Amino acid sequence: MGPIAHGHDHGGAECWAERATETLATAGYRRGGARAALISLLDDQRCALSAAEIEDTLRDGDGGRPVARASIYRILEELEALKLITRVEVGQGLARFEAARTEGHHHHMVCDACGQVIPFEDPDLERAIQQLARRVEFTVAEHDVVLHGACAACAAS
Amino acid sequence: MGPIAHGHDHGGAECWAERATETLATAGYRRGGARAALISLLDDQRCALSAAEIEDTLRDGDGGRPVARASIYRILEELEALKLITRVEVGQGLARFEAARTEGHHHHMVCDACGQVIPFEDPDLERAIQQLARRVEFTVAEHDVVLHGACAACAAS
DNA sequence: GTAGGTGCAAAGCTTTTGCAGCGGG
DNA sequence: CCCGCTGCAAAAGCTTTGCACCTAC
Repeated sequence: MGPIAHGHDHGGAECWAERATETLATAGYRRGGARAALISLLDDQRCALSAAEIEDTLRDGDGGRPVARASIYRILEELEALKLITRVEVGQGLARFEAARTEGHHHHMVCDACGQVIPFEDPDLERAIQQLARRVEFTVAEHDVVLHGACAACAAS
Repeated sequence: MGPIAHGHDHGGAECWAERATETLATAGYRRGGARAALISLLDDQRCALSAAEIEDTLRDGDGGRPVARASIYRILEELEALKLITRVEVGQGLARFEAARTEGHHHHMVCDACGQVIPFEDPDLERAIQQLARRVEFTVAEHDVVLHGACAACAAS
């Protein structure tokens, strides 16, 4: 595949993929095709993907480079340990993963009818959680808010 | 922690186990030993239990009556469908369940070091979620907030 | 050349499903 | 009596681990 196959417009902010690659290098990791493909894919996404979706997209997608399931999980594990991605538990034993960008922190609404995952942001909610984190005797590292219910389409039917 | 007597004080509120039993009867379910034992156990708990914990406690605990794993999951599924219990996803493909009491709605802090689950309440957080639910084009039925991090003991070490 | 990355296959884990038997109404 | 609740065991996910080969450095 081409050296810079996927064109990103790096307006002014450094893209996440770059930061991830640097962080990995600093942490002593070498470069590898599978990891590069996975990082590139995650960088293109607007919302969380499941491991299965990642595998399918890498196999069938354009920048397509088949990556073994084991490698996917191993790489996701590394990225999560370095806090480069966030794990989102959406229920039914399914986990989803997404790039941990500095901007655009968000949470998810999961339609229990069709399984669709919709991201949303809410400053008030974030504020409430931060104030809460200060009050409790517990060191909060991450927080996860999942709203279950029905999306517009499923609620109508 | 505040010693909120977990004894069944039917002061003014009906206990959860009673309501659960009634709801099940109304829904056309018959009574059964396994289900009764499970409801009794859940009624005694202050916080969410995993399926494995439920199985172990029912086998070894005092009101002990061994219940097959399959029955546990089936019963939990029924109770969840009737909204008598709430499923809490804490990560690593593990689910926890707890009685859905009308009072004492709360969320959870999960220690990623020792796995401990600590409940907490926060009116501000609830308010933020309710206002959010009004704004979005999504019918919110449930919401789940999970704080990951380190408990006081694990943070110290 | 060496240490680490990757793929394949097999195991591990929680959870679900099928079927025979017990028990409530 | 009949229907549904239970238990046992086997299967079905998703995820992890072992081992051999390949690649970056």
